[in-house]
Amino acid sequence: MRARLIAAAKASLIEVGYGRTTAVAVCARAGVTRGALFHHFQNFSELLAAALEEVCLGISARLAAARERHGPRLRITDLIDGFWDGIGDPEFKAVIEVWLAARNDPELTSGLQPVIRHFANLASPKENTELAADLRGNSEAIAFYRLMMEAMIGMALGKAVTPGSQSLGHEAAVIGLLKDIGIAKGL
Amino acid sequence: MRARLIAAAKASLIEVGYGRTTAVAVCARAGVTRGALFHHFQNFSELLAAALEEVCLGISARLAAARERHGPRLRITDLIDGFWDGIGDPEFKAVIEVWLAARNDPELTSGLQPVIRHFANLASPKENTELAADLRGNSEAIAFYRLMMEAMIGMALGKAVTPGSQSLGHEAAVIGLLKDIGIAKGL
DNA sequence: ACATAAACATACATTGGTGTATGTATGTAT
DNA sequence: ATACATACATACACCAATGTATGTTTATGT
Repeated sequence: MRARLIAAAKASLIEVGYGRTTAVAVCARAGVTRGALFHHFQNFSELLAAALEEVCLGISARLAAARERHGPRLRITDLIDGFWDGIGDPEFKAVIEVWLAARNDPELTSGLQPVIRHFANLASPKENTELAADLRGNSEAIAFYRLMMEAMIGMALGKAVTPGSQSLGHEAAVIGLLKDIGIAKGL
Repeated sequence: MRARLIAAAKASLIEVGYGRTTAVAVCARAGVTRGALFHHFQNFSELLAAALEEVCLGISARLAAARERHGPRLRITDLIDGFWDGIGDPEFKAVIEVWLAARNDPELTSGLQPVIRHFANLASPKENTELAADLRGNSEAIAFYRLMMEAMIGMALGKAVTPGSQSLGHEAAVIGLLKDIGIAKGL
């Protein structure tokens, strides 16, 4: 049942956004009452944090799968595609929304802290040894990686705020340019 | 009085975020009652839209001022600095938050539509003739512009979700890399 | 001075949200 | 079979939000 609530909260976040994801709505979606919700979670924020953790795990898994597809023969273009596979996923919108909301909600923030830390570490060349190995301690590679990530996050946000749009008009151009730059720099 | 309410709403959005910007809070900040608010605005969303318009006008003005500083001698590094001056402004966080919130709030969306359209046009090489002139119809320049904007928006979001941080650790590296790339491509 | 409109304040209504208290059903161990 | 724990449902409490109705003050025109 706990898993059912988490799944319902996740689906709600992704489908109707943070603002419309309420205890009432999640319970309706899961087909249980709030009594059950509050039996399993101390408060609603705790459920939200668990749901977001699911979202982040899913995205992390996509990132890991992309790197596994190529193993030690990983090329920069594969790395770019892999990261865009994760960040460009519509589910990333939930990450953006909840993280922003947590900025002014101490209860939500405290529940999210481990999730945020884990995900941030995964994205940080300082903390993620696999990623650090990919970048080989090369400051130019690290700067490029940062540029790539920021551009992808920017595009994810653009998708999140654009009604009905499954993709932005310039996605391919930006991804293509990132690949050109990566190749030109011998990364 | 109307202006006072708009200024209070804008300040609230920037300071405590969208989630804590309520009619009660804005009125307290403006030193008036809700009777006055609802006299001047049909509903609260209308006030929020007006406040966000103010924010967007401020950012647009910063972008315009940057281009005026250099006139026809505008170089790519100046363009990058100018854009980062606008997008990197902490006020841009309010833009992100409200746009995201509007995705699932029809009332807010309808009030924001003209603001969004105007701002999006300003950022689009298709709609902004000055920007189009800067880019000279060069598809590589346009792709680079898009990459730059997305990276800046990504960093603005990063700043928005990072507590206490006035800047990200890798801002200078990303901006520096963008400049290098722009120069290397003869843009 | 009076009448009217605009601008504001106050009090109230309604709604929708989170969470609590209590009850009931189900599962498990003895 | 009984006792207890767990998992769920129901009813209720409380609060904070937006918005409405009404009253009062201020500004403006004649």
